[in-house]
Amino acid sequence: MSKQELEVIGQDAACCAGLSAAPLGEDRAAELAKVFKALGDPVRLRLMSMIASRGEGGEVCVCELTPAFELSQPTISHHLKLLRQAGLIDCERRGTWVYYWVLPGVLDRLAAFLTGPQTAGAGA
Amino acid sequence: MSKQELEVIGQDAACCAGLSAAPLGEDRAAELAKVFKALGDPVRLRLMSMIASRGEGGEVCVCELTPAFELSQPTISHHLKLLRQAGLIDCERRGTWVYYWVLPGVLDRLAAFLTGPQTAGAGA
DNA sequence: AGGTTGCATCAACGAACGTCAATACAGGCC
DNA sequence: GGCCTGTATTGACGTTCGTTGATGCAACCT
Repeated sequence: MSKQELEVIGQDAACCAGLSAAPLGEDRAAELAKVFKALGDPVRLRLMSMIASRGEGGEVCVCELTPAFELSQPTISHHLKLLRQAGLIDCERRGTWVYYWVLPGVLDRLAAFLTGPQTAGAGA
Repeated sequence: MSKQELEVIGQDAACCAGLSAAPLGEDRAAELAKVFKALGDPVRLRLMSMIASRGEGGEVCVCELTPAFELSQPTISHHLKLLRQAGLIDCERRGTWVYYWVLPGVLDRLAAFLTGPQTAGAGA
């Protein structure tokens, strides 16, 4: 249940050029576009926000997410799947319920891509 | 030719909560989703990259952008229009040619939205 | 004026997307 | 076992999106 994400944002710092660094090749543009497209829907953006609001290591049960929208349960499940396939979140089933969390560092790497070579503190 | 962008990312720091700060309201989610959706296409992402690569205050002529893709000229024009409507870029006609540039600060504000209240150095 | 070049707009098409009702699957409880 | 709850998947529908050829508009050049 957690083996189909992209891992686009997770490249090493060396190859992670950034939007403004150089004219972005076709392949990398296609991969990154999937991530932005995943965030390009109001419902998915709110889902991301609700999950991310739990902070590092925080989780949210689907049973808390679904009632926050005036949408059917399959629709929410579909959006969560897209966010997962974009490599933004992951999930785990625990008993009856399924919990989602934001993959660590993804948002920071995305932000770093937008701002260019800002040499963020978290060196690896 | 430059009067229909959004201005979604340009809110004051006070009301610019960030993705992880709190569960994002419906309206703001809808506005921000438009920006991410604009970036959620490989062609538009490459266009943004090509324009942003010119740096602060840099411009690119459409006549340089179009031949970089194996797409018709109307298609490129269409994508540029979407980027402009998303409040990411602007343009100006000078003589025969039209020049595009990235609206200053937009990428930084978008990045700040993703990383949360990181108190970036450029306080205003 | 007429002709040419650069870019935007229009109208139309197929493909992808967001949504739902119905159904299937997983786990707890009796 | 059988039933119930929580979540994912399927199949179908209408809408939006990406693309194109045709056309329109603006600016230069004789």
